[in-house]
Amino acid sequence: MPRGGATAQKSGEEPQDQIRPLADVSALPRSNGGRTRQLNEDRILRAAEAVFAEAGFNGTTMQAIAEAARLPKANLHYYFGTKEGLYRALLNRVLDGWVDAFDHFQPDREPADAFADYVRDKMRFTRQRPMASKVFANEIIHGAQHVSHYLKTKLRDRVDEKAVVIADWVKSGKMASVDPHHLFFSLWAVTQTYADFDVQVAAVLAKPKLGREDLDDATNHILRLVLRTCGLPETRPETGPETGPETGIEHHT
Amino acid sequence: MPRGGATAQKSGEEPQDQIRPLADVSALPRSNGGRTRQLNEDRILRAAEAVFAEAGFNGTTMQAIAEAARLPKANLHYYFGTKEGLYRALLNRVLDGWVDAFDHFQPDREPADAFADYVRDKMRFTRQRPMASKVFANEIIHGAQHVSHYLKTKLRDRVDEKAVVIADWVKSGKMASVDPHHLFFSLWAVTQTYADFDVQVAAVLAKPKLGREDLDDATNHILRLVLRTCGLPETRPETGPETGPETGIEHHT
DNA sequence: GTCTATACATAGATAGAC
DNA sequence: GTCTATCTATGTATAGAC
Repeated sequence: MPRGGATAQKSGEEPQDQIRPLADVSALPRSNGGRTRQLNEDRILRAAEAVFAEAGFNGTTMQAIAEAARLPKANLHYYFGTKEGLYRALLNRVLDGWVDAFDHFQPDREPADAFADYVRDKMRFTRQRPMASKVFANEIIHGAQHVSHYLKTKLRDRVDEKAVVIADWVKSGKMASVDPHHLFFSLWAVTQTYADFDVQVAAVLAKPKLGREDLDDATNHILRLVLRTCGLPETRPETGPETGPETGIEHHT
Repeated sequence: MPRGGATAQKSGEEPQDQIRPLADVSALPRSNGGRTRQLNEDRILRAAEAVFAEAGFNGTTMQAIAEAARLPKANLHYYFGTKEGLYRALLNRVLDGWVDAFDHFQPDREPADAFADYVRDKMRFTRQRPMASKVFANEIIHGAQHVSHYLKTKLRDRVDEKAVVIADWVKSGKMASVDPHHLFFSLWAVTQTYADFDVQVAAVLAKPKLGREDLDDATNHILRLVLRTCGLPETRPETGPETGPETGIEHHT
């Protein structure tokens, strides 16, 4: 992950990825080198992810996060200052893993493999961190007030860079003609919809909630969709070894 | 009611045989049969759609809606009772137009035409009512507290019904094998992403905001994606006869 | 470092004049 | 039917005891 140039922002913005230097406090009776701080911050961030995802920024109260983290409310203010500070720390954490998945698009790779790996990565994230996806989606829907700079710089640059790779694949006849930018929008949409709109998907599928099998079905469907869109040969489905390869339309309702 | 001796009227129902001295119509100078009510409710709902979309349910204040509608805050409570009442009225309004688009999937139609019409309908909605889409997306992301019943009944039934149509198309060899339910999820995702996540799309495309041309590009991309996924012949693009490529990556077929 | 008690602001809702 | 003034609840944030 290349660390971009330090975009000097005024208002109390702090780089989240280096909380290394500590040892600043004067009296630390039994200081364990900021270990409790590390643990508590992580505990708070995990609680915050769930609460912010469920209620949105304004719907979230510090009280609710405190209860989810089983810590007193004032503790959150001690560690993160303000509610917005906590929210930004959480967003930074989520965004960190967002751009890395692009690494699959290397010019010398087989397009089919690159797309398959990318989709599987995104769906893995959807399965493992659905709350994180919701926090991010909520932030974008409401205008991306806190991440617009990131979108216009780091994300855009990264997408443009990989759009060239895909355009080259098209030019060299390795895949069908597709608009690379809109292809990315589609990839994000079809994968993240299973995290962000999970209750809608579950409701339509008549399930109480989405299970592992549902997300495997979804992954296979998306792989087909992407490979066919790009005119690439379809690979084997994701499902386990015991169940035979299924290519037909199977849905359990 | 300025008339003296006002009997305590609890509910809206009142005995008919009771003589009521209501000849006094001072409070109704020129009653237009609820016409002003109709107008004001519509005015409030339009304002509410914009504010709820931007701030979410909890982030929205009745004050903000009142200012957007240029009406006193108490007026909203007079017409809709509570904030939640107003929100539900708004959601119902949005959902009304949501299910109708399914009508394009008729068994005797050509699949390619049905999908193309459906996609164009959804994208038209995305262009004309992006705020409505955001309100709905926000509601789903946060657990669909107010619409879960609708999702599990009306929407599910409608999707199941149309999934059969698509499954029949597959069986009769009219289109490639695709899971109908997941295909719908994908259709919703790729179309609504241009309304819900418009700021992200605009940021990546280096545009201040999404324009008509961007959405035309998106529509053409989605049409290609859907038709290829379903193994259907690609129809002509949406745009006019002579449109130049936008970013140089576009290819005409 | 931790947490109780509280200050201060703003929200939703309504009473009552017009 | 309309709107001003106000009540009450709740939220963020912090001061200060431990």
